[in-house]
Amino acid sequence: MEKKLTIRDIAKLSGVSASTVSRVLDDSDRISAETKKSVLEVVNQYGYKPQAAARNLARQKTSAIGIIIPQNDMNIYSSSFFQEALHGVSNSLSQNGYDVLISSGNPTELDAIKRLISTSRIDGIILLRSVVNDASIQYLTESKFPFVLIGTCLENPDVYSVDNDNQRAAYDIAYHMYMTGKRKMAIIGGTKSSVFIQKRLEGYEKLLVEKGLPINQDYIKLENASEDYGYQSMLELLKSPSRPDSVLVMDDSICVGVMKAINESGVKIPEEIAVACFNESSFTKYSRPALTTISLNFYDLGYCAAKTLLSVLNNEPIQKGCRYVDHLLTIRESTVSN
Amino acid sequence: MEKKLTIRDIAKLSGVSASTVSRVLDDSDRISAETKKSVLEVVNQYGYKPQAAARNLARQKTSAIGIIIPQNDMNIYSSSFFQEALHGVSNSLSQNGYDVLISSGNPTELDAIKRLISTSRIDGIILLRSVVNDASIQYLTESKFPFVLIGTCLENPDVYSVDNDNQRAAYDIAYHMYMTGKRKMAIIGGTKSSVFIQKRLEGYEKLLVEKGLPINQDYIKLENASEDYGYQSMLELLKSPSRPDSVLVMDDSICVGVMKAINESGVKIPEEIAVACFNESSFTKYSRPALTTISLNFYDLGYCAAKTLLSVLNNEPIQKGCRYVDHLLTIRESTVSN
DNA sequence: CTGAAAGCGCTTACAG
DNA sequence: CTGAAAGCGCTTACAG
Repeated sequence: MEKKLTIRDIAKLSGVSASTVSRVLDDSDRISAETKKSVLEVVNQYGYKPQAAARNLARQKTSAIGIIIPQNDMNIYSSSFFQEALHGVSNSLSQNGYDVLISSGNPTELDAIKRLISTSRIDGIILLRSVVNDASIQYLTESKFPFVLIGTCLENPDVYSVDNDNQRAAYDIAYHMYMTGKRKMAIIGGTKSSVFIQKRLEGYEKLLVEKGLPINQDYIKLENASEDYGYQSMLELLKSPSRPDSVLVMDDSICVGVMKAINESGVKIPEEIAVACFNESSFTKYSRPALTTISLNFYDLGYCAAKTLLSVLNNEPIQKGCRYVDHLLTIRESTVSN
Repeated sequence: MEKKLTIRDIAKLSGVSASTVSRVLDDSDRISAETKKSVLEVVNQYGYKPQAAARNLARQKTSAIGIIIPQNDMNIYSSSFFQEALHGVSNSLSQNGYDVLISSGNPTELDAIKRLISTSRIDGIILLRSVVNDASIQYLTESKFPFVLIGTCLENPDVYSVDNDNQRAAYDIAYHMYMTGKRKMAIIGGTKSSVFIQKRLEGYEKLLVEKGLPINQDYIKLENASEDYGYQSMLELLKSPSRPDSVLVMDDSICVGVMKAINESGVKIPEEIAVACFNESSFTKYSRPALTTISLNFYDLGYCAAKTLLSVLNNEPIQKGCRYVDHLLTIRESTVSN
């Protein structure tokens, strides 16, 4: 590694002051075209780049935002969520000269957040998840630290957030089931402590109410998000005297268990029972029959959250509350016979 | 957000100089116990933490390391690899006051690396993957920038790296197949351009050679890592006049396709064909029959890579080359009938 | 449009 | 064991 050039070296080499070099790099308009040109030549020739730490110290900002790695044992998200959302965040932010700082939630997410903030490492935070009465959200809101949530905050509708319209998505899929003649819909997987599960439940119930169908608590299996829970719940439903004629599953991995139960029982899809689930994966595409899915674009979620956070950090006037990112309903054999 | 306290504020409050506060925080031994105690009291009372940017600038290091998000379209890794490895890296590093900076490989991994280095944002890098003749590795080696590879570098055995012993793992599983009486083993999934696939192929061939078995090129299906490729390849093998009696699959997701092909054909597992694969997942555990697997601990890989990088950054004398992290062979019904 | 100077908040030889 | 001073490499009022 050769010795790093400083802004003073560049100033000397181009025959101007450091202030001028700084202004050129900042693309200030108060610089003559000629000076700008000649300085940039030197800058490019030597490949000079300002040191981030010095710049950040002088500007009194970090130009970095923080993200806490979600604990996977909660099994709440599709496996690719984190990587894709992070990708979206990173792409959006790096275009604007921001860094993304990762931390594991150690011992809790809130501790990690406090650490990042107290050592002045970040200007803002993107939360990848939330629970009901989320401690991190409360802390960030009270301390007025800039953040954007991927998800929806029930307690405070003013929180900047980006989410899929989970209520709408569940409604859409239930509506589709209804249109294919199904009247006894079950819903399986995930726990009500997750906000997005609550929202989906609302969408599901909304359709039932609109169509004058009863809400049958036995059809609502929302205690756990494991594949095995999907298997066991479906088994129960299949044995029940009033077997449902359709089922909406909260995640593709849970649906693996659901499909196994149905296949073992010999019940026909979609004639006797229609199946649809959230989150596209190789399983949903290659399953026999192929599965009708709602796919969520995690990359977009991350990208949009980062854009929103940038607006907040730049004090741009933006609307409070939640922004929605589109979902996609893909209809396949598991709900429509051909 | 209240006004941040600086080291001078703390100095004033505790009646010492800023230098002394700095030394106390650094736990220098050249400080009297009393001074240390009284300063720490003030520090804790006010919750003072040094600002990272100022400290980094003064120390002339960034206390951050970089990681580039792998492009998932290569489908090279198990889906949880990135998140788990990152978790390991982050835990190991944050214990030592380091930050983890994430960047997407935009437009290429090498570009992202150069950007991070040229703006002096990081002290070192952890590479999450490599290909044969990896451009990033070449660049980092030539510029003598500290880095650790998760994986194995074929071209330069001196590169610091952390990996599973893929050769040994494949050998182990082939040995297990051999001991259960299998003599015609196939190997499916992944591409030879991946170093770890090459290593596994070596282990597989090593066992065959040791046991005096022929190496049949028709049994080696290493062109692609998709589930569908697994399905198609297995279909071919099943139709072949000399059908293999065992198959080793490079990933659990590829194995979904392999299992589908076998199940459709009605061939019996493990009596007629034994199946084993890399990477544990809900699929391998709940599949019927349950699958024998080699599981790799991605968290450990990340944790160990970070530890190694820290040693490099601290100029500790460490051995060049690759460190291995244990793998685990879990034997289930797909290779041993009960 | 440009420069000299002060400052961002730390650390660390140097001197005592 | 402790402090005053210089310095890390930038930015940005201020003055011209």
